[in-house]
Amino acid sequence: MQPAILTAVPIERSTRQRAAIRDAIDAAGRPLSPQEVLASAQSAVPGLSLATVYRNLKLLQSSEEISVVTLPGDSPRYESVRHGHHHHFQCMNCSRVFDVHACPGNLAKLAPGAVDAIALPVG
Amino acid sequence: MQPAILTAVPIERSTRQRAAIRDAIDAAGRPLSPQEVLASAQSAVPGLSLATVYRNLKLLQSSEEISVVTLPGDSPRYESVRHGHHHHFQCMNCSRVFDVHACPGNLAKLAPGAVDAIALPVG
DNA sequence: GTGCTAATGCGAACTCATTTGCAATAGAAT
DNA sequence: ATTCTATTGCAAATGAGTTCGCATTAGCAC
Repeated sequence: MQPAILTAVPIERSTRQRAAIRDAIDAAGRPLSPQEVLASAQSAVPGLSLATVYRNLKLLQSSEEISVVTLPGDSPRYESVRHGHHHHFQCMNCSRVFDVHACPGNLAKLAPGAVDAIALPVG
Repeated sequence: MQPAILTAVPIERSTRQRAAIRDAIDAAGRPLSPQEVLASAQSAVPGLSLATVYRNLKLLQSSEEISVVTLPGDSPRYESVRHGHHHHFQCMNCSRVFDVHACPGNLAKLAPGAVDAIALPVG
């Protein structure tokens, strides 16, 4: 049972809602939760509903425009793939998540021996 | 609104259930989910219920015998504080979580400037 | 403009982890 | 053994996050 995303799937139509959602995520300097996406995109499209946000988060993932960031403790967040390669840093005091444009040291060498083990730094 | 745990709180009575739960966690070489604790402890106490596991996870945290490990993607896991200082390593292929008895490099220097930012390596 | 159907908004429904009420059970001090 | 009450098992309740059904709206090709 694998995710069915092998290639980027084109989106059929362009809508104000989708544009607003995409813009909100592109403009953010950090991964956003669905609620945050809703709040942000609603300034462009007041009537926007949460269901539409969820539907579009899925579509935008399929079309490879955004990616999921899973952080310890909270639910999935979303960021633009246009932000390029980076890592995330979560402050244990304030819980905020920052983009970090540098690579941490070689965590992979701490791997328990398996060749196929891949390091998963925060985010 | 802070967690009310300032000092270790003694547990009132000792029960077969609590012992089984504590033993399951102590014996594991990795953090366990409540379900895993249940499954493991049920071999010692067949009738053990999930509610009791949850209640005891709370008590054992209050008495500072176990600690919570929050990993990206899944719900909290629990480990014995007796396992001492270590880090966790999650394989992106198999999702399993390993204890790592070495410290990763200085992630703190990647911090966004704040003096009070504390690095949160996986787990 | 017309027609087809993707996309939307709404609310209900669902999932999953965790919590709680309550009556019954069982530590442990006497 | 008796008593007091912490602890338990069960089932129902909660809560957050996410999905779904359905009628309506609105892209876009013609």
